[in-house]
Amino acid sequence: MSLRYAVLGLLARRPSTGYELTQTFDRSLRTSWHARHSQIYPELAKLEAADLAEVVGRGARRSKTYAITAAGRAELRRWLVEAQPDRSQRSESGLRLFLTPLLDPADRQAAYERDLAHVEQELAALERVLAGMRGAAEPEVFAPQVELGIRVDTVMRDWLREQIQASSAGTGRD
Amino acid sequence: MSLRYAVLGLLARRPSTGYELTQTFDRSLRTSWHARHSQIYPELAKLEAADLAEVVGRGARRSKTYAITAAGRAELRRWLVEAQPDRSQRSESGLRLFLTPLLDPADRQAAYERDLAHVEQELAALERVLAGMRGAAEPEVFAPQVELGIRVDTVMRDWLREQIQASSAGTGRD
DNA sequence: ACCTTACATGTCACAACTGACAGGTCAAGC
DNA sequence: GCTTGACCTGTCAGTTGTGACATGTAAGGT
Repeated sequence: MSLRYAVLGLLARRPSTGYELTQTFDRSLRTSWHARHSQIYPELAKLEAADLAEVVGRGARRSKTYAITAAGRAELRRWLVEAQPDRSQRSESGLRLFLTPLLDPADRQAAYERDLAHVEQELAALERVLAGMRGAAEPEVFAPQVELGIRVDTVMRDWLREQIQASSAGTGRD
Repeated sequence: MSLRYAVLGLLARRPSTGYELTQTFDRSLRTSWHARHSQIYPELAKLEAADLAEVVGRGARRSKTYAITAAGRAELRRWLVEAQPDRSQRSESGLRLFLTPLLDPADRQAAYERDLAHVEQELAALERVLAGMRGAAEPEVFAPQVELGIRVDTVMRDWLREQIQASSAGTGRD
């Protein structure tokens, strides 16, 4: 049921088209809940049928703008405060990181370097997002969430650098 | 295909029964790849059919102990070093955390406090795991992974404490 | 002897998710 | 006028994952 609330949550921020939601899933939500357009469009239809969202406008190229309804907001709030969280996760990168010690030193080194490159990129992107928020007119309520992402990625980056260094000290000219 | 490699990875550490794997998924892998026994048993059968794993022993209560084969190790290595990582994730708690700013201050406070309690518990559990590893006879290659978990959870804990404090300063007696 | 709990493996109907297919619209550059 | 690329919405067959059902075994307490 998470997809339903992910969509509802994005609609609670602002009315959007399915296309816009797809992009937001790709850009902001990829690290917490991933979804494709082939899931998003049917979900919007279901949300509309359940009166949790409604079409509030039609634009160019047959686009439909959906907004959350009062019932939708109530349902979202109910889920956020009442439903017991499912703490289980699915992260292929996390799995890889967990299994990396099984590799021999050279492969391991390469794997960690690949991850480091990715995390540095991610970190730079988040810094840009935060900078954009600071420059905005209205205060951005999601700024702390971005800050958390930056802190987590920083810990990751430092840890990866340590692993790479420790590994090269053990296999290199030393 | 991640489940296949998760199972293969656990078997690479040591031969195990399906039951033991199920427990490991619950205890160690729950934060990177979650799976139930109803997926694990069929996957073991598929792995055996593909000669990536084999039954090396039968114990009490009809239990079967599986071990990874040479082909299985090769396939696991190939996946870890050659396959391009899928960085997308699915984490209900992450989604909740992302959407929490949508709640009014009182609900938000409660949500953060619930998460803080959980993360503190998690942190204590990881500390115990690390302490156990330090006391072990053979050096534990997965210790850095546990250390990373501790660092990430520490960042989470501190961030949650800040949010709770900032929130109570804004709504409380202040 | 009986009961409870942990051990242990499996199946299946159903729901969630993916990747590919399919079709159409508008703006900008050449 | 034409082509390219971004915009925009949908469907569907096949795979992955869930929750419940089903079945039985061994150990420990009373």
